[in-house]
Amino acid sequence: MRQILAFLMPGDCCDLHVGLLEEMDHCIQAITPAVVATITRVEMDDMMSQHPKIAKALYIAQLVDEGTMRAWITSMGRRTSIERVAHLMCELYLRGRNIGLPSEPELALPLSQALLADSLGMTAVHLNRILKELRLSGAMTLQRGSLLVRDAAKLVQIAGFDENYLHRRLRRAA
Amino acid sequence: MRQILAFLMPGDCCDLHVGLLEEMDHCIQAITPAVVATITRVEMDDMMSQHPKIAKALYIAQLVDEGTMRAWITSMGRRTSIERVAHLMCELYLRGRNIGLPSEPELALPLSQALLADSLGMTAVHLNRILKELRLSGAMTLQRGSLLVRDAAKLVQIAGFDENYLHRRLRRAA
DNA sequence: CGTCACGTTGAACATTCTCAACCCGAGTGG
DNA sequence: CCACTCGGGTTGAGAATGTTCAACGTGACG
Repeated sequence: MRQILAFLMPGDCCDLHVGLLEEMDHCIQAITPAVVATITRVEMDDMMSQHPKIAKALYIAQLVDEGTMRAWITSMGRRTSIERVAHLMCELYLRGRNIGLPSEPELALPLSQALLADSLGMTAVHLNRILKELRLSGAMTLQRGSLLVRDAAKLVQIAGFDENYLHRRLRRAA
Repeated sequence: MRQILAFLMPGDCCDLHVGLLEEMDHCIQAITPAVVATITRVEMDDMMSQHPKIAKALYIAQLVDEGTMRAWITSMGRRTSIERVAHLMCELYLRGRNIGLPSEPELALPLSQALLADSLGMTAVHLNRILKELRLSGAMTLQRGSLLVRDAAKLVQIAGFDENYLHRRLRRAA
């Protein structure tokens, strides 16, 4: 029984400064074929000090990650399972769009129900029933590795989704 | 119904780079009288660029915060309520000790059951029953604003606590 | 054609919430 | 000094939500 803590999409960074720590406190796994770039600590330090704009972009990315984790905690603590599932779907859909993944009519989401259940803190069996409920409600359908949003307004409403935490509107340069 | 996302103790930082964002995605509240230092973005930028060791310390602090959030997510998703409560108590106790708060025989923990419940994603009523269970088990007692760990080994065992994520052992300077 | 991973369903059970009552100690105003 | 109130804390009982276990379906692939 594992807990999945985040889903990374193309372009996402992870563990930028993790080299500073003695021991890892989590691990990372690819669930699709993936192209991975690694950056050494020295390169990282150089880049951060010589390119303030890159450094700034990385700070912002990290703030978004933190916001996402907070939203995840909120989901776990205060949303029913159907709200939680709907919320995650909203998030993944929006993040997918943000980075330009094709989302019409469907967004590819190569996640088994077991994976989703492990990220949402519920049983695969229960998730299955919730997905059925969402399907019957006409809000969305998840099958064969792709997410079809049928009624976005309804999905957002079920989820109580507020996209603010993804910080798509950024502060104008100071 | 709110979700509490973190507890800050004396010396903890929060929202270091939050000035980069257009809008806040959470808020912060003092639950005791507190001394708060604020740092402007300019001061922050100067400090980060002129004092690499401070910058490094801040990165590490942030990694610890992230580890803590991940542990929080794991608690929500994969621990029963008694494990969750015990885990939070272990964390708070250890963090309190780390920063030198007096912890013998009791650690001052000015948190009402309602606050704790809102941080643990459960009802105050249910939390109350769990606290009773922990009390009866002889592991710990929480009353009148202070935490008394009676049987640390038992508490750790109930919680399934592994302190690694707090990263008290840091990497030797590279 | 068998197997294997994944999805789907039913039924019994466990956990947690809700609602409602009551307790208690600390202030507060009469 | 007493009665009141108010913010916690505690407890019981029924209802809702989620889990477990076990069975069966279904498509891909060797």
